[in-house]
Amino acid sequence: MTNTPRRTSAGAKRSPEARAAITKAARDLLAERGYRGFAIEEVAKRAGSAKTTIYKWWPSKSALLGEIYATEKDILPRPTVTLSLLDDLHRHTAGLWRFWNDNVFGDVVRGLIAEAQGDPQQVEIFRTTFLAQRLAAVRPLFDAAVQRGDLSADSIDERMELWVGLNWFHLLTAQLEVEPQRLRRQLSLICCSDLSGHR
Amino acid sequence: MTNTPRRTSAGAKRSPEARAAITKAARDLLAERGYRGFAIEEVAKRAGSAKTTIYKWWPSKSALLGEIYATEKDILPRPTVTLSLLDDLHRHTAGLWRFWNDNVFGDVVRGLIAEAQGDPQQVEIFRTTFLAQRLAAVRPLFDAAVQRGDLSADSIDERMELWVGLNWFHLLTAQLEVEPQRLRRQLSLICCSDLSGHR
Amino acid sequence: MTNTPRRTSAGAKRSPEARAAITKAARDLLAERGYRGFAIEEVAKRAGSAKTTIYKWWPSKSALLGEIYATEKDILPRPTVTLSLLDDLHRHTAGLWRFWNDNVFGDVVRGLIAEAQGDPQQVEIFRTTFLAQRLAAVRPLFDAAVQRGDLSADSIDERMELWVGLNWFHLLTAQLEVEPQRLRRQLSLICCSDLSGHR
Amino acid sequence: MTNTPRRTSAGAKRSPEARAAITKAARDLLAERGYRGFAIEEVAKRAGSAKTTIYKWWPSKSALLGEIYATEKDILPRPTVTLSLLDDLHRHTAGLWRFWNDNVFGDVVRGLIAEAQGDPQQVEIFRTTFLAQRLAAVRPLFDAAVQRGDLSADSIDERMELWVGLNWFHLLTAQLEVEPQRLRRQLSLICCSDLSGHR
DNA sequence: TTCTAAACGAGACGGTACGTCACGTCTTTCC
DNA sequence: GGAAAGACGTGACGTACCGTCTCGTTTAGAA
Repeated sequence: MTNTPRRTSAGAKRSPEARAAITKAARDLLAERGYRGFAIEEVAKRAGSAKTTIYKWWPSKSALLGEIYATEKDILPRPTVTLSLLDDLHRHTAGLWRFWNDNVFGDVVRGLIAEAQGDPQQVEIFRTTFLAQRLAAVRPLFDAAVQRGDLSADSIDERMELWVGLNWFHLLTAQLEVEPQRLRRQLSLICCSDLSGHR
Repeated sequence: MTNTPRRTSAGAKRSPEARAAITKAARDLLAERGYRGFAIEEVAKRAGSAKTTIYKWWPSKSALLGEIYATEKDILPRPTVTLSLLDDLHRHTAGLWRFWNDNVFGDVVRGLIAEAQGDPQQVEIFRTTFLAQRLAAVRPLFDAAVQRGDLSADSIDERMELWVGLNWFHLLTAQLEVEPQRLRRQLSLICCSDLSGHR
Repeated sequence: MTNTPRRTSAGAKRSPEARAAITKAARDLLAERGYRGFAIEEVAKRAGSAKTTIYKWWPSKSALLGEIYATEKDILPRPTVTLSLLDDLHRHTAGLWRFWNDNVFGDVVRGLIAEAQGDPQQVEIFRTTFLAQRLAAVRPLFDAAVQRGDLSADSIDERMELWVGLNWFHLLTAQLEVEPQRLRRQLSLICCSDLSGHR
Repeated sequence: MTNTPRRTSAGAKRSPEARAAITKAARDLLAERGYRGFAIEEVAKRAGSAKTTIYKWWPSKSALLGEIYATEKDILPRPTVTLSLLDDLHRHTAGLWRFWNDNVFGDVVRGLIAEAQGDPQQVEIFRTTFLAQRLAAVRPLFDAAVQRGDLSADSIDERMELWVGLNWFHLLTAQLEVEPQRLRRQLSLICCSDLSGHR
C-alpha cells in the first residue's frame, strides 16, 4: 500500500503561535495603514514571522484578508427577523455599515474586492466562498418574508444582489454615513412587492 | 503696471503628438494585456515618450485610464429615451454590460474601482470625476420618467445608486452575462413606482 | 504577545555567485565605458542581478567602485623597500601613474574623488576607508626610512599628504605622463631631510 | 537685487540683467546647497531666467562655476612678498584655506575639479584657463625667492605643483582646518633648497 | 530512544514598477 | 532677434514589495 499518500504523519505541527501572530499583525497593520499599506512583507516583520510561513498557509494576500474578516465575523451584526423585511433589512444594513465604518473591516472588504480584481480565479474564489457566506447570513430575512407571503421565493436572489450592490456602492465610494430615511427608501425598493406596474 | 502677475503665456505648447501617442499606447497596452499588465513604464516605452511627460499630464494611473475609458465610452450608443424607463434602462444596461464584457473595459472599470481603494483621496477623485460623469450620462433616462410623472424627482439619486450598485455587483463578481428576463426583473425594482406598503 | 525572539536561526548566506557576477559586471562595464558610463542599473542588467541586491551590499556607487579598485590594485606590485626612500617612492609612484594611465583606474579614482565632493558624508567615507587603505600601503616605505634614521617619525603623515597631493594633482589634471627626472626631483622634496634654514 | 520684473530689452543685445541675475542665482544656490545642489534647472528658476539662456552663454556647468569663481577673485587673498618664501607661502596658504573654508568658494573649486573629471576636454580647459590663472597668482612669491637666490628658477613649476597638490588634497578631503605649525612644516618641504642629500 | 520529516525563523535573491531628478534640446510667444 | 516659458525625450536614480529559494534550528510522530 502506502501508494499515493505516503507519509501519514511526522514532523512538527503547525504552530498556533505563528498563526495567531500573523493574523494579529495583519489586523493591526490594516487598522493602522489601511488596505494600501497592507504588505505581506510588513505583516511578516511585525509578526516576527517569516514570509515563507505566511505564503505556506495563505496562498495569497486575499486569503489572509479573507481569514481576518472571517475571524471577526462573530462581531458582525447578526440579522434578526421580525415581521417586516424592510425593518429587518434596514436595521441590519445600518448596523453593517456602522460596523464597516467604525472598524477596519470596511477596509478589509474593500481590500478583498479590490484584490480579487485582475485575477479571474480570485474573483471566482471570492464569489463562491466569501460572498456566498455573507449572502447566507442575510437570506433568512428574505426567507421569512417569503414565509409571510410578502414576496415570491424566486425573487430572493435578485433582491439580494441588489442589496449587496447597494452595500458595495456605498462602501467603495466611501459613503457609509447616510441619512436613515434615505437608506430606508432605497431598501424599500428592494423589498418592493409590486413587480407589475412598469411600462 | 500689472507687474506682479507678469505673464500671459509663452512657452512651447503641449504636443498633440505626444498626447496622442501616449493615449494610443495606453489603449493598445490595455487591449493586449488588460488592466493587470497596464504599467506607466510600458506605456512610456511604447509611446516613445517619457515617463515624466505622462506624469505631468496624468497625475496617476487612474487618471490616464479614466481618460481612456471616457473617450472610448463615447463610442457607445448614448442612452435613448422612449416612453418606458424600464425599457430604456434595460436596453442601456444590457448594452453597457456587453461593452464591459466584450472589451477590456470591464477590466478597466474594475481596475479603477480597485485602484482607488486604499487611498481616500483617490476614492474622492473617482467619485467626483469618473463616477459623476457616468451618472450624468444615464440621468436623462430618469429625468424623462419624472417628466412623464412615473416617479418623483427626489428619488432619482437613490434609484441611480441602486442601479450603479447592481452594475458593480455584476461587474466585480464577473457575472456580466445574465439572462435578460432576470436583469429586467431586477431593474424593474429600481424603476418601481410603488413606495408604499412597507412597514 | 511574546515580543521576545521566538526562534533563533540564521537565514540564507550571501551568494558568492551573485557577488562575483556583480563585481565582474562592474569591472567589465568600467573597462568598456569608463567611469562616465558606469551605472548601477547597467551593472545589474549585465550581472543578471537585481539592483536591490547591489544596493544591499554596496550602499553607493562609490562603495562598489572602491571595492573594484581595491581588488584590482592588489595586482600591482606592492611597494618594495630598499635602502633609499626616494628610490622606493619613485619606483612606486611611477608604477602607480602607469597603472592609472594604462587602465581605466585613473578614471576610477578621479571619479571617486569627484563623486565624493558635494556630500560631506561621502568625503568622510572616502577619506576614512579608501584613502586610508591606500596610505597604509605606502606607509612602510616611510617607516623604513625612519628606521634607517633618514627622517623623523612624526613627519611621516605630513610627507605622505604631500605625496598624495602630488599624485592627485597629476591625476586630476590628466598629467600622468611625466619625465622621470622631473618626477624624481619633486619626490626628492618630499623625502628631503633638511627642515631647517627657512625663516 | 531687483526683484521687480526684469527684462527691459527687446532685440538684439545680450541682456546684462539676465547675466547678472544668473550669476547671482548661481552664487546663492551654491552658498545654500553646495555643489551637490547646484543644478542649472534651479539656477534658471531662481534667476527668473530660461535654461536656454544659460546654455547659450555658458556652454557647461563648469563654465558657469568658473565665472563665478573668477568674478570673486578680487576677494581672493593677494599674495604678498617679503623676504622669506616660506613665510609668504604660509601666510598666503593659510589665507586661501580660510577663504575656501569660510565662503562657498571651497565648494566652487571642489565643484570645478569634480565637474571637469570624466570629460577630457573639460580637464584641458580647466588646466589651461582656471588653473593657469591661479598659478600665475602665486608665481611672484617663487620668483622673488629665485631673485634672492634661495632656489633655482627651473624648480619653480615643480614646487608649485606640489603646493597645488597639497591645497587640493586638503580641499578635497575637507581638511582645511589645520594646525599652523603642521602646515608650515609641510610648506617648508616645498620651499626646501636642499635637493642633494637624498639617498 | 532514536530517527526523520515538517514547520519555522531568517533572509538573500531576481524581478517589476514605481515616482523623481536633472539633463540638454526643442518650440512658441513676448517684447 | 534675444529672452522668457516650458514641453519633451533621455537616462539613471533609489525604493517598495513581490514571490521563490536556500539555510540551519526546533519539534514531535514513527520506528
